[in-house]
Amino acid sequence: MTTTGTPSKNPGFSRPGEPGQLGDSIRRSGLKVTAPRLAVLRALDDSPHASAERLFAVVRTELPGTSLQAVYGVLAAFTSAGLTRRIEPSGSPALYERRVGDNHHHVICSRCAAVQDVDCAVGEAPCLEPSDAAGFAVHAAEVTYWGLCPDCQAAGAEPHLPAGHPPTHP
Amino acid sequence: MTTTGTPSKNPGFSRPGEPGQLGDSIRRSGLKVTAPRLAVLRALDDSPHASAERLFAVVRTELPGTSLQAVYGVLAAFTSAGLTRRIEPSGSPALYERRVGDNHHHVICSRCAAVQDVDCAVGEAPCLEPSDAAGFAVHAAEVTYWGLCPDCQAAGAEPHLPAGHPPTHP
DNA sequence: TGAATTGTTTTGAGGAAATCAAAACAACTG
DNA sequence: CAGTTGTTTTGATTTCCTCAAAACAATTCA
Repeated sequence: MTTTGTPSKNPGFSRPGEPGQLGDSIRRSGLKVTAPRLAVLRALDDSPHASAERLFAVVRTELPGTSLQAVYGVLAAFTSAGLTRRIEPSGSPALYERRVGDNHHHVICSRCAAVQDVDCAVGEAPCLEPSDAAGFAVHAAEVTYWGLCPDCQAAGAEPHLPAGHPPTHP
Repeated sequence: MTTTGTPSKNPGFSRPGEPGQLGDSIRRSGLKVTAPRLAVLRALDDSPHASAERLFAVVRTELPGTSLQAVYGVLAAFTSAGLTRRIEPSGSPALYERRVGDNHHHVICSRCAAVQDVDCAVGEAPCLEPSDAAGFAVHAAEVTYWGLCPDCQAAGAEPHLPAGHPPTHP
C-alpha cells in the first residue's frame, strides 16, 4: 500500500527540487509536504467547501492508502496553521475551505446545502459592531445566510427551514 | 436546586384549572402539557442558552424519573412548534433558547463559551443583504459574534480562538 | 365518571462526526 | 545517509444525537 498507481510524473509526491505551488504553500506554513497533504489541498481546489468525509472520498481515489483519520489530521494541521478555515454550518458536518485571511461569509442553500462565499460587506458596520454587545470585546463576526440556491429556486422548492432555524427576516 | 422562585403550589404538575403561564404557552403551541415539558421550560428560564445535556441535569433534580432522551424529545417538539429556537455554535453542542419570533443574534465568549443575546440591528439592511448572494434567494441571516465576555476580559485572557475561526475583523 | 384515543416518555439500541494514543513510517536536517 | 522530527496508520473511544417499540399519561367522548 505504498504510493501505488500515480502513473504519470510524480503527482502525489514532492521533491525539494520540484515542489509545485501546493507544496510551496504547505511548506510556507511550516508544515512538511506529504502526499496526503497535497492530495487534500488539491481536492479542496475542486470542492471549495467540503467535509472531511467528502475530501477523504476524493483523496482515496488517487491515494488509496490514505485513511479517514489521516484526512482529519491533515485538516487539523492545515487549519491550525492557517492554511484552511473550518466552518460549522448548522445541521452539517464541518466544512473546510482554502480561502483564508479575509473575513468572508457564506450563503447556504437550505434545501441542498450548497455553499457559496459571500464577500463581507465591510466598510460600514455590517457584520461587526453589534448594537449592544453586553460588555463583550468582540473580535470576529460570523455571518451565515440561508436561502435557496439558483437550482433549487428553479426546481420550485420551498425554503424548508430546518426546525429551529432563525426566522425569516422582516 | 429546586426553582427558587415560585415556591408555592404544584411545582411539577399542571391541571386544566390552574395551569400557570408555562403550561399555557405549551398548550398554545398545540402541545400537551406534561411535567417534563414544564420542567424543561422552567430550566430554560434559568439558563436561557442551554444544551440538552445541561437542561437534563437541571430537570432531573426536580423530576428524577426523566431521561435524557425525553429532554431531547421535549426540545425537538418545542423547537418544531416554535416554542424554542435552536442554535448550533461552532465547537459547542446545540443550545436552546426561549426567545423566539424575533431575529436576534448572539455573542459568544471564545474562552468560556458564555452566550448573550444581541439585538438585531434591524431597520435597514441589518444583518443585511449580502453584497452579492450569488443568485441565492436569501431568507434569513444568522450572525454570531465572537469575543471575550466581561469576566474573561477581567481575567486578562487572550481571545483563544478555536482553530479555524473567522479571522479578526479589519 | 370511565373507557377510548392520541400523543408522550421510557428503554434500549445505534449511528454520524470527531478525537485520542501508540506504533509504524516518511520527510527534512546536517 | 543516518538521525531527528514530525506525520500517518491503526484501532479504540467519546460526544452528541436519532430511531423504534413498548409503556404510559393527558385529553376526548360517551
